[in-house]
Amino acid sequence: MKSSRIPRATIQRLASYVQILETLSQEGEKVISSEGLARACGVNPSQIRKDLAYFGEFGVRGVGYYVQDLLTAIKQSLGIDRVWNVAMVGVGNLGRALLRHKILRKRGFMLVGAFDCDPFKIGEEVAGLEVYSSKRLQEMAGELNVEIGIITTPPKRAQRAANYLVEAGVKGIVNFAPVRIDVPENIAVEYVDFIHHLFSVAFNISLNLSKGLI
Amino acid sequence: MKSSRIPRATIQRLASYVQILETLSQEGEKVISSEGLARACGVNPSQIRKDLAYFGEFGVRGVGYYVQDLLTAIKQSLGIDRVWNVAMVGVGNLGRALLRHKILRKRGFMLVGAFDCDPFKIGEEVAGLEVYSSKRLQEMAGELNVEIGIITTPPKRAQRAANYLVEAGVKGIVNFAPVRIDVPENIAVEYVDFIHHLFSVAFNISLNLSKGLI
DNA sequence: TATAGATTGTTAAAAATTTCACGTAACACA
DNA sequence: TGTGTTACGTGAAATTTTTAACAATCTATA
Ligand SMILES: NC(=O)c1ccc[n+]([C@@H]2O[C@H](COP(=O)([O-])OP(=O)(O)OC[C@H]3O[C@@H](n4cnc5c(N)ncnc54)[C@H](O)[C@@H]3O)[C@@H](O)[C@H]2O)c1
Ligand SMILES: NC(=O)c1ccc[n+]([C@@H]2O[C@H](COP(=O)([O-])OP(=O)(O)OC[C@H]3O[C@@H](n4cnc5c(N)ncnc54)[C@H](O)[C@@H]3O)[C@@H](O)[C@H]2O)c1
Repeated sequence: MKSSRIPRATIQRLASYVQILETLSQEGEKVISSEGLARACGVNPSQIRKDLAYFGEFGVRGVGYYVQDLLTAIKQSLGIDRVWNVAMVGVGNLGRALLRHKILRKRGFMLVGAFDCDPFKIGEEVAGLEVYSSKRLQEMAGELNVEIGIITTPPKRAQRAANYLVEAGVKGIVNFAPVRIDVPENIAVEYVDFIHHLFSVAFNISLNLSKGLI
Repeated sequence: MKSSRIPRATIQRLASYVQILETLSQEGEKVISSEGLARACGVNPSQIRKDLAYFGEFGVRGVGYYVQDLLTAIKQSLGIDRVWNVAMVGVGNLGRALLRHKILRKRGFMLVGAFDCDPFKIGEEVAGLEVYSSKRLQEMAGELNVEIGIITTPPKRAQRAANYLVEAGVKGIVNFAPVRIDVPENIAVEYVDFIHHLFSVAFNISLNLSKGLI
């Protein structure tokens, strides 16, 4: 097939294939079938084959997919076969948790700058990074070659943080504050909101209760 | 319309309507149209009307939706018109960030227990909660009347944490560890994975680059 | 080299979701 | 009370996404 518009859901699933393939790879598995992969991430095998078909032909008929090759192929397709420089705006509870977490680095997202507006936080060191004043974002982002911004400020400050980041020339933003932000069209934005998941669980429990399943 | 099977995507959107309605309510807005709400959360107005139609008729033709009434109606529909007792397993970086964050409480998710297996952490106090040994989960969960569990352990420990939670009688789980967990059918599970969003942004930036938009 | 068995890539069908379009109801105001 | 305007609720159309089915093709083995 190749190209055409790629469903957002496909991208999400590809990301989970990566997670699973990384694990398989660590466990020394050499080959995996679409059925095996499907079981591991709870989707339909055809779905997987179709998702992959958007990007190319990575499997071997009668055999399956070579774990390493597929991993490489998907990463390339997603554009994560390289290191992305990331800056974080808002070094509070959540910001710190993210900075300290090694998974970002392991997946190729290098935190190169941390910014906050709180004078008590500026100058502090978190996970080996000095916290800078957000006023210096624009000046430093160029220097640090920042491409992606992560917003972990309170919701009311998210738009301002986004403005700083856009001025600083980032090309994409992941926003953890539960508000929509306004940015130019050609900036890629993703919203993360945990609360949604709690709502979902609460809803499903209520549903199960009303169906008498519990 | 009312009832029939409700799309997962609808639930997600309802959650974001709640966020926006809370803000509107705080700002003193009394009425909002499907179009206004649609603009605020970046979807189609019909979509909103259809989403709401699954649960009932909450609007007034020619007028719109009364913010407070709609908020109440959606919360009731989602089953978040009450307080849910939540326990957290794994009090590391992320667990702490969640415990300290007030939004959970504000949205009706009351953290009533925090559990960890690290002897250095047991007995510590985080956000007014004592950290207990995860061995005591089952014993205490009944006492605390825990209904939802949040897993914030390392991936390798997530299944064990899930087992504890299920034995302890929780009815739903939000899993922040990037692995699937195996639980009985009637337990509602939601997965949270930030990395997906970073992947998405990276992909979209790559796409924009290749389309010459940047 | 032929054959059996396995699993992909792809097309077609089915299902789900989103958008459109319009009848209908509520309000404001003359 | 009548009329114009607005915006909901909903059935039908359009679109998107998922699933099923199968021909193509690879490996192994005799
Ligand atoms: N902590 C969580 O688990 C959690 C969960 C869901 C959502 N969130 C969201 O993530 C965001 C951060 O949460 P948190 O718990 O870390 O809050 P926090 O208050 O601990 O941290 C916010 C940080 O942002 C800084 N800040 C404020 N305005 C700024 C600006 N203009 N420029 C730079 N820095 C600025 C503050 O100084 C502070 O350090 C919030 O929007 C919150 O709703 C957090
Ligand atoms: N920190 C982040 O921003 C972030 C981002 C994405 C995903 N995650 C995921 O969230 C999880 C937690 O991340 P973290 O950064 O907080 O890790 P962490 O190592 O800081 O914390 C993990 C905690 O779990 C505890 N634990 C281990 N096994 C346990 C068990 N069986 N029962 C109870 N407690 C147990 C550990 O003692 C530790 O306190 C990980 O799975 C991680 O991949 C975290």
